[in-house]
Amino acid sequence: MSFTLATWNINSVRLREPIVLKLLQEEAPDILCLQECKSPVEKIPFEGFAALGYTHMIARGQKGYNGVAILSKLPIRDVGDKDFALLGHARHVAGALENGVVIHNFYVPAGGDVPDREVNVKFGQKLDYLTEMRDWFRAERPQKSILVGDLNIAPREDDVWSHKQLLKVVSHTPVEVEHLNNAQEAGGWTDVTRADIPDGQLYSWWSYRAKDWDAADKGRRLDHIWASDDIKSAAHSSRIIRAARGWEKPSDHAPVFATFDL
DNA sequence: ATGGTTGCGAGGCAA
Repeated sequence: MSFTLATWNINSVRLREPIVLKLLQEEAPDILCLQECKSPVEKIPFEGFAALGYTHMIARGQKGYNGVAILSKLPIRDVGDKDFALLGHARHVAGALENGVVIHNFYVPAGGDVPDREVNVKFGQKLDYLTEMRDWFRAERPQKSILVGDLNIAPREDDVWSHKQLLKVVSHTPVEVEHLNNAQEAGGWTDVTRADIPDGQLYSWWSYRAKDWDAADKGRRLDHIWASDDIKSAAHSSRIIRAARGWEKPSDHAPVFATFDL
């Protein structure tokens, strides 16, 4: 069987229902993982998605902040969530397809502005969150698993518009990259996007604050698709739908896609 | 070094 998977930080699923529907109609992924839904689960506009064939939804929500959801054309079973670093936030949910493949949808904490846990509690929480992910993967050793989401870190030099200028900017500091790499290695995860597209600058997020995001192109690759070692060779056709960043009332993130033949 | 924009929800906080 083959299925296409997408991940998108939507920055309010209710405000952006129209562009979610546009993506579902134009690109028709089998599964769409959303982050930053900013909505209680019962207020997610599920009916609109269901009308396009996405009749399965697994979600965790809270009022105003965070929130993750998995929309699927394929039957998918809720297999729970983890509250890493005990933040009490809706930042993770997992679902299992009928073929046994588990999909983890993550929204890693952004970490605030100052990359120093002594003066910025949020930065410490981000590092702790990543450390607890590492410990969990070390204990569980994920198999037949896919991890997607807004990990809020651009790990490679070519994942940001200027490595040098972002070394002290939260999302690209060496300590964050080390924590992310440790989590990735502990789970034996392969970065599917970079396995498919190994060369060149690659971004999935552009700030709202830039005057002309497209021309300035000061992006970062914060959104990721990983596969466990046993299914890494099944992944192909990775792509980022950059055009979605320019749609009406856009999210500041663009959706990331991959296809799996399993 | 600062400010730049957006969403939620009604003043800041978070991103």
